Parts: sequence; structure tokens; C-alpha cells
Amino acid sequence: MVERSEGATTNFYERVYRAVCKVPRGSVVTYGQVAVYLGSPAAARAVGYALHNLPPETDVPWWRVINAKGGVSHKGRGAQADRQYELLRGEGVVFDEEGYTNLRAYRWLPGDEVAFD
DNA sequence: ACGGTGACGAGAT
DNA sequence: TATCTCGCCACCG
Repeated sequence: MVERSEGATTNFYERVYRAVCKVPRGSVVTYGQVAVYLGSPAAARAVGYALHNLPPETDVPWWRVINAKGGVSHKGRGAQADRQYELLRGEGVVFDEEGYTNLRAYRWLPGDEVAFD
């Protein structure tokens, strides 16, 4: 269900997917960050909802989107969270015992991909 | 058309 | 500093 992401008129979802696709491998962004990027800083929840409705075969790197605390949400709820951790670790993102990562180090800033140190 | 929901976030206690 | 509460936005039945 809910596979209206492709060619659908619901632009918000597509904007979210489009934004997430820009996140390079090994970097992460927060829901709120995506919301701001889309022009709706208060739509963080909507962003999460958009990603939630993504089909399993999507090309969108949904796992690169985490919460503002630096950890994945819905953790402990199922394989989804565990899978997200695995995918991120597979890209070099390191998490501590609390399940949080250093956003200052991994957060991707649009247009700032070359700048570092 | 209405109310409830949810992969969030920031401020208040 | 850790927890709790309230507010946001878009979506579903």
C-alpha cells in the first residue's frame, strides 16, 4: 500500500525522497534538516512519515536519515531499526553504546560536500 | 470534512 | 543533564 511515490502528485513526498537521495554515502541528515531543506522547518514528522511509507525496493537511501539526537528512531521495534544501523555502519558511520552517532561529524550540509577540516 | 496518528523537534520542568 | 509535554506537518479511514 501507499506506493504513490512515483509520478504521484503528492509533491511533498517526492521532495523528501529527492532530498534524501542527495545525501552521499557515509553521511547522514536529520528529519528536521530535511524539513528545513524543503522549506518547512516544522515538518520533521511529515518527513519521517514520508520515509515510513517507502517501499522496500526503493532507491531512496532512507537509512541515512536519523533523528536530531543522532540515533535511529523506532529502535527496538523491529528489524527496521537494526537494518538501519547495519546499513549505516556499512557506510562507515560509527555509533556509540547508546546507539547515537556524532552528528557534527557525519551530518551532511548541502553544497558543503568538499569542505572539511 | 473531521479526528487520530506517527521513522520529529524544541522548550519547559 | 535527563525527562516530559506540546506543537508541527502531511496522510489515512
